[in-house]
Amino acid sequence: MPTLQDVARRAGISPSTASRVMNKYDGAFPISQKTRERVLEAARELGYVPNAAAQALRRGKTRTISVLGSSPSFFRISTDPANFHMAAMAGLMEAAIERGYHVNLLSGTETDPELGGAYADIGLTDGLLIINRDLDMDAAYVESLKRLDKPVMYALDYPDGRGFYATAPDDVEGGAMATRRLRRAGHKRIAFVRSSGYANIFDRRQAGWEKVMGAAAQRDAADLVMNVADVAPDAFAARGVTAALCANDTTGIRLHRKLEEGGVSVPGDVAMMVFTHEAEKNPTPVDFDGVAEPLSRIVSSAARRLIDLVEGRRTKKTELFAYNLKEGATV
Amino acid sequence: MPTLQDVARRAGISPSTASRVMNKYDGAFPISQKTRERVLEAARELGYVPNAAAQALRRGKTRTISVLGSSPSFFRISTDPANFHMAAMAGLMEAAIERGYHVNLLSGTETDPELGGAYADIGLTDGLLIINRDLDMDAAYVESLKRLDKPVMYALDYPDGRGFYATAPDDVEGGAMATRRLRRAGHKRIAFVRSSGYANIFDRRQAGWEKVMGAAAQRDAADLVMNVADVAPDAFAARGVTAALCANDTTGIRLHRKLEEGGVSVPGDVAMMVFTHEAEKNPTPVDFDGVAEPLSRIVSSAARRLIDLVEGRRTKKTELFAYNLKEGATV
DNA sequence: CTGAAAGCGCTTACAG
DNA sequence: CTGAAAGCGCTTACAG
Repeated sequence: MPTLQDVARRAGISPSTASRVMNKYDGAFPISQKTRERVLEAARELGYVPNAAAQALRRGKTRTISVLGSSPSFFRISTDPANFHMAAMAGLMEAAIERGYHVNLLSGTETDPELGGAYADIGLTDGLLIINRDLDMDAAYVESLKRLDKPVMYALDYPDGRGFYATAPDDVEGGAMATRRLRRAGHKRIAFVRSSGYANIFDRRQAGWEKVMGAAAQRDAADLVMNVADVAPDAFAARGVTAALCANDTTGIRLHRKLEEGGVSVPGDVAMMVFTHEAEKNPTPVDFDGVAEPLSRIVSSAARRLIDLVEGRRTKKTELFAYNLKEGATV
Repeated sequence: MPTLQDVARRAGISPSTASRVMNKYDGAFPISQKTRERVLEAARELGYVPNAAAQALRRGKTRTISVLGSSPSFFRISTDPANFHMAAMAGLMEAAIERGYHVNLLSGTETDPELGGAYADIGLTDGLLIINRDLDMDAAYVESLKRLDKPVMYALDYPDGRGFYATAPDDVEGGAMATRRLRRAGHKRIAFVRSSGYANIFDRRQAGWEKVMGAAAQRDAADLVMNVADVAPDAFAARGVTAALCANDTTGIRLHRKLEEGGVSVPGDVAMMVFTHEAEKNPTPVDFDGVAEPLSRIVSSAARRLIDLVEGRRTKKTELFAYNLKEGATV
């Protein structure tokens, strides 16, 4: 590959000046028209392409942001319609195109056990966008991000109180919203059903439920907060529970299946609401009532704010988006 | 950010050795266990992260491949279900995850008019995957790729006879297959309907049609080959044409609308087939009969073969995939 | 088993 | 208006 040296030589000029031409450098003094043209012509003739790695090393910038999914398999994108990734990618690329940034999808291993589980590879990039990562899984990883001298933006999930930038749905308010909906439908004893993992997110959603449930949530927590893995179909009737708020759609699907298999009818015996996301079509096999996060808009704003940080602009620490109430067939 | 220098200093060792430890270097001589541990500990304590740009500059490798869509707006991914991008991304990421490569989505401007329309930016990457780019649009661009000393793989479309690597559907055979299908349904005079742009692809598809049509294609070309922009609804009856093969689904949609508006019934008066792609659901508003390219598998294989080239393995120049016959409601 | 030194290809502060 | 020189942070061939 021809280098800038080669271009300079052919143009009969120094590399410094050649660099200024190629970078449309706008210094104190202009570059003479003749020099400019000679350099551009040499570049054309040689098919010169700047070495991006050298530029990145020298400038400390790449005009690329990287995206880390919840796990490497996050990017095993499904061809299912109305899929989570689709909405996330759409929001992401909208922002990237608008700002002229490339996007690096990190698909390999990005932590190194020998370094104590700390981050090992975020690729060649100016900033890191972390989408929906289960933060309970790798505390060492989250710690290591604080040391990164590149901006980090969390989207959807984020570690509370650690001072990271975050763009997320308002989970507490979402939990309250869903619980109020069930209250309005006449339910008094409403369970909060979660699963292992994503404790960080699920705690916030549960906090919203607690807010609306008031004293009952405290008093009857042992009865009302359930892990979907342990719950038996008759647990609801036994505890006088007539409705369930599920911490995400997977939890909802599992509960729904258990209830069906146990002969419990939804919504006849038990009403259900789930946390889910906006998409063209219902992303679950069941048409749940629920609260839906505006996924595309969240990811898009997250990327835009990350780029703001990369370019030295200020942006608020946390941006929260409201959930939308979604009507289905389970309340 | 701490550098390798800092790690070496803290470990009381030279940068060379520190580098060998971090890279799990497996040279002629092993590294002493004590040295190894001291380096790793220093790295952990400092939160050392290698500078990817420096590594890339030095190694000449990034473990990243870049993807160029048909235009920057290629990556304005739609949230429509069963969408083209979804299938392409799915195939792409399958290969990338399998091989441990990051993927760089090029979203900005990638040609520079001052350099005569030649390529200006493919980002930090080891190889370039070009998906479905309309090659008629920018010949200078295609030329400039030949000078790149990084491997280039075309997917879906490719410039014929220029010696580029390509992974694509067998357009000639696809055209023949669709034409045979119409023949079997009893049609004798079958039009080939195309539009401006993508001349490269459409020529191949037309060649397949010509093969099956035989002498009629030559003789009646003026009557039978149409541009959808010019075609009038009554043109078919006037020319005794009872079927149309459309060069892609957009062309099909436009023709279908024109016929409908002109009171021509499909398939009653005119049968239609289109070139389209496999997806979960019919990607067009009309349920066309057609030949569908296996999009995910093509892109996945293209990415895999590109990575083979990056890593110095040989792979064949052109890989062609068969179209699948797709039943609809228009023949 | 480990270190000193060169060099990957740029950009920019400094000097003229 | 232009050039010489330093340095970004690594890796590796060479020497010991």
